[in-house]
Amino acid sequence: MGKYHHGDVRNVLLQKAETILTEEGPTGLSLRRLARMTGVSEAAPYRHFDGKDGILAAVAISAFERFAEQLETVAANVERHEERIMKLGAAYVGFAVENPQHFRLIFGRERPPLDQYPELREAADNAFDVLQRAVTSVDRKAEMTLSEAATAYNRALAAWSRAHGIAMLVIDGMIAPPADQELGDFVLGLLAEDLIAPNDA
Amino acid sequence: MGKYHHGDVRNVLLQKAETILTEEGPTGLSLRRLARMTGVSEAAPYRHFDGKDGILAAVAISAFERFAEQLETVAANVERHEERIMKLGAAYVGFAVENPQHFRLIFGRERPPLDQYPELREAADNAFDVLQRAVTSVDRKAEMTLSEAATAYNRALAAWSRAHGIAMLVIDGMIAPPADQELGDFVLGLLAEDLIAPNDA
DNA sequence: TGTACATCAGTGAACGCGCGTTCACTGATGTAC
DNA sequence: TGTACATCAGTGAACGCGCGTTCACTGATGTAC
Repeated sequence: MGKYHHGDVRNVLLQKAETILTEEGPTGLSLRRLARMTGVSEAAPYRHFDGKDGILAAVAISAFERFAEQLETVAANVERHEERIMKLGAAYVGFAVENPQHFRLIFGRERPPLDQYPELREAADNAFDVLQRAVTSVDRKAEMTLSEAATAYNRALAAWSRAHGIAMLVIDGMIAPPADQELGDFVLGLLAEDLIAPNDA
Repeated sequence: MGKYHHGDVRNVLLQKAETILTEEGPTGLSLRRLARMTGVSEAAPYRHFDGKDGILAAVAISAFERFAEQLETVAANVERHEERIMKLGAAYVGFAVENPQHFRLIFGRERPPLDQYPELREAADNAFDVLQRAVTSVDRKAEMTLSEAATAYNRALAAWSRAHGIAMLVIDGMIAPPADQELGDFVLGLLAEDLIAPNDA
C-alpha cells in the first residue's frame, strides 16, 4: 500500500480544499471535513499545515496569485490608459464573479491575519501593486509633483473602490444585469458610467 | 420576583443582540451566548423569536431601518443633484464605518434569506429605494424616454457600487485615509474622483 | 370576592452535532556503517 | 549486502468546546363565572 509517504498528501489536501471552498465557501472549509474528503485521518493535515489557518492561508495565497495574474495580463495588453482602467475593472469583477468564494476568502474575515503569514501578505501586496501600477501608469513617464502623485494614488483608490463595489454587489446578488444584457457589458457599462459627468441640476 | 412575564425579555434580548453584534460581529452572535448574556435560560429566546435566524432577521431589520433613515435625512436636505449624490455616498460609507458589523450583517451571508422574512425584504427594499430615488431624482420632473430611464437607473447603480466599494474596503482595513486627512474628507475625495475625467493618454 | 381554569413565558436538562487540536502510536522509508 | 537506527508521514482515539434545538415541566398571571 502506498498509503505512507506517497508525498502527495499535501497537494491532495490543497486540491480538495479548493473544491470545498468553491462549493461551500470559506465557512464550509473545516479541517475535519477536508481530512474526511481527502480520505485521510483527521490528524494528517497537521503534518503539512499549521492548523486550519495554515490551510486557509495556503489557499488564499494561490487565489491571490491567480487574481494578480489575471489582472496583470489585462494590464500588460492594453495600451490606452482609460481603456486599461476599464478592462482592469472588468477583469477584477470577472474574477469575483467566476470565483466568488475565492474572492470572499481573500477579502473576507475568514482570511488568516496577514501579519501571521508573510507569504500571504506578500501575495496580497503584489495583487494590489499590480492594480495600482496599472491604474496610475499613465503618469509614470512624467515627472510628478507630490500633489500630482497623490492625485494619481487617489485615482487608483477610486477605480479600485468602484470595481470592488460592483464585484461585491454582484456576487451578493444585490445587482444583476437586465435580462437583455450580458454580465460583461453590464459591468463595463457601470464602470463607464462613473466617467460621465452627471447632467447637473 | 419579576422573573416571569415581565414582558421585557424580547426587548432585552434584542438589545443584548445589538451589543453582541457590535462587539463581535454577526458570527459571534449565537443564541446560547445571547441567552447567557441576557441572564435567561437557553430555551427562553425561542418564546420570542423564530430560532436564530429570527433574531438575526429582527436585528437586520432595525439596522436597515436606521440605515435608510440616515440616507433619507441626507437626501431630503440637499437640493443640488451632484452634491446630493456625494453626500449620500458619504452617508452610506459613514454608516458602514460607524456600524461596520451592522453593515456586514445586512449585506453579508449571515443575513437570513429575504424570502423567508418578508419584513426583512421590505426593510431592505425600502433602503435601496431611498438610494435609488435620491440618485435619480434629478430626472423625476422631466418626461423620460425609456433609454433615459435606463441611464438614470444605471447611474444609480454606479453611484451605489462606488460607495459600497469604498465602504467595504475601508471597514476591511484595505484602504485608509492618509495621516493628515479626516476620514470624511478622504471619502468625499474618493467619491468625487470618479466624476473627473482622467487625463487620457 | 373567591375559585377553577386556561394561557403562556420561562426553566433546566438533554438530544446530537461538528469542530480544532493533541496524543501516543505504528510502520514505511532513507541512511550510516 | 546486511543491519541498526533515525526520521517522519499517517493513524485512531480522545480532549473539551459551543452550538441550535427540543422537551416535559413549572409557576405566575389573566379571565370566566
